[in-house]
Amino acid sequence: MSGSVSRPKPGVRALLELDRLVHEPARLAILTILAAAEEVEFLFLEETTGLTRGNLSSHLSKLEAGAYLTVKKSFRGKIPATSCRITREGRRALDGYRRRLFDGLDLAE
Amino acid sequence: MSGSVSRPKPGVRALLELDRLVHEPARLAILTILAAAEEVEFLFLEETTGLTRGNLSSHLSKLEAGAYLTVKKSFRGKIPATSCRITREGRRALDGYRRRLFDGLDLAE
DNA sequence: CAGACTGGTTTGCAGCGCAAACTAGCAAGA
DNA sequence: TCTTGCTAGTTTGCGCTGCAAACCAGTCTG
Repeated sequence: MSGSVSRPKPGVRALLELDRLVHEPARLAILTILAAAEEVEFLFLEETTGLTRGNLSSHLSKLEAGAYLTVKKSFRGKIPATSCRITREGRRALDGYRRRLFDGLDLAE
Repeated sequence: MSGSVSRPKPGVRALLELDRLVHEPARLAILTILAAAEEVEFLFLEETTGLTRGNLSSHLSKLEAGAYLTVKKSFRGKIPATSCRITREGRRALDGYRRRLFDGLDLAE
């Protein structure tokens, strides 16, 4: 025997190679939003995702550390404003993530 | 103001409510396989997913603890054989997971 | 009986996500 | 000018989790 009895399930292993930096729900939400808009502010992300400021801040730091987005700090009048922009790598990572995911999931359809 | 400036992004928050028990890649792979076959053996899962026995064992325990699958221990001759079967709840969890995921992801399409 | 193999389970630890605590700057009141 | 409170974030602490490695029970071979 030795186990290729049933259909081969080609894509399911792709699931095990999903990029963990993207896979975390909060970051997936952030990247999804960033991919749809060219530049997004911290406060908008906070409101849209419903994340607390603390969590949002730390997830942004991780995505920045992974070079999936850039953070720009400025002022709107006297009030600080932080805004984010997805990088080419970030976009690539997100696209690759979705492809792997769909590949791994669709075979059960 | 108060922030409904841009489009509402309805589904992205669904990502934050993804079932963590399903969301883990290894378990997602396991459930995906189980959903496609009525009963699956430990060794088949090991080979198909490429997980180590240890990891596979602990993920199965978690899925069993969450009542997403049942484990049946038997013998094939004198050799122990463990097999798994997805439960109704497990199937429901997987389906719900996929719906939330697609809902959350598709808006960037 | 010794040693190796099969089929798993348990253990230990590093890393992560989350909530709560903290920080820095601005504004208004007394 | 103190101080009280708000805005806009960052840092800290801890509990949980996934992974690899160690372990274990039973079988087989020499």
